[in-house]
Amino acid sequence: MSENYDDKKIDHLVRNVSEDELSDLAELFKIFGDSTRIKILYDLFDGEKNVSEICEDLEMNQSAISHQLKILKTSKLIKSRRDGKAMIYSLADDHVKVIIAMGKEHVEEG
Amino acid sequence: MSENYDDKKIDHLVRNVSEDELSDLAELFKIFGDSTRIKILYDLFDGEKNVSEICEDLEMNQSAISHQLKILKTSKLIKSRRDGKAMIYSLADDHVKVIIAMGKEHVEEG
DNA sequence: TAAACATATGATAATATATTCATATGAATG
DNA sequence: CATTCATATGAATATATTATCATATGTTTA
Repeated sequence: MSENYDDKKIDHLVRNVSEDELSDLAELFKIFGDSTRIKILYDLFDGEKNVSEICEDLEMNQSAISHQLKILKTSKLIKSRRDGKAMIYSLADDHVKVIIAMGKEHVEEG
Repeated sequence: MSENYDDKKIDHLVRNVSEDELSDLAELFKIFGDSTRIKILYDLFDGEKNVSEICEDLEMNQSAISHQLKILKTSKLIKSRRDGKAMIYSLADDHVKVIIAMGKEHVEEG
């Protein structure tokens, strides 16, 4: 993470958002809006992990995890690299942490 | 908005999130993950509006809007007050702006 | 190169969700 | 107090989504 977010920056960011951008935003948030996916993302806060590790951490079967990994990757929230037989996944950027942190604050204060 | 979000604060916020909290977070993000709802939220960035105004802005029928307003209110993202026959809605807190701003940044950079 | 291992994928079934339509509630007004 | 206006709500339908099962793909190793 490399940036600060203050009132001024926030206000600038939310000015003049087009209808298309709002739809894109909805699509992005939909990705976070599933507990399996958000658990995967949070699992990757520790650093990169392969599919088997994620399955163990979440106690879910491999197919379900792979399906969700694909959705996360298509959304560019995670990236992957191959290491022998294994595929290793990691967070694609720091926005994931920021977005989840904001959400957490809202949930805590509600 | 009254706070700054820097790396340190973000890291603190995302430490030790329980499974239940992650599920709550998923539920919260699910609310943002629908284009009608996010358009309503963005519409309210201008300030408070009644149901009819929101219907006009979004060019959608009243029942659909009311159903979504109820979901947004249950999630504590908006609040309402009565003014005569009209119900007037507004954003419940500033996290909404911050969350949407973060999402927008991600979408723009993708 | 056949077998074993790790992951991905397609089809299916179960569940959740959004919008519409019809109608109910609640407030203002003639 | 009957009517109109504004909003809410319930039921139904249409669509989307998730997990599971079976199987395919790709990589290593005996």
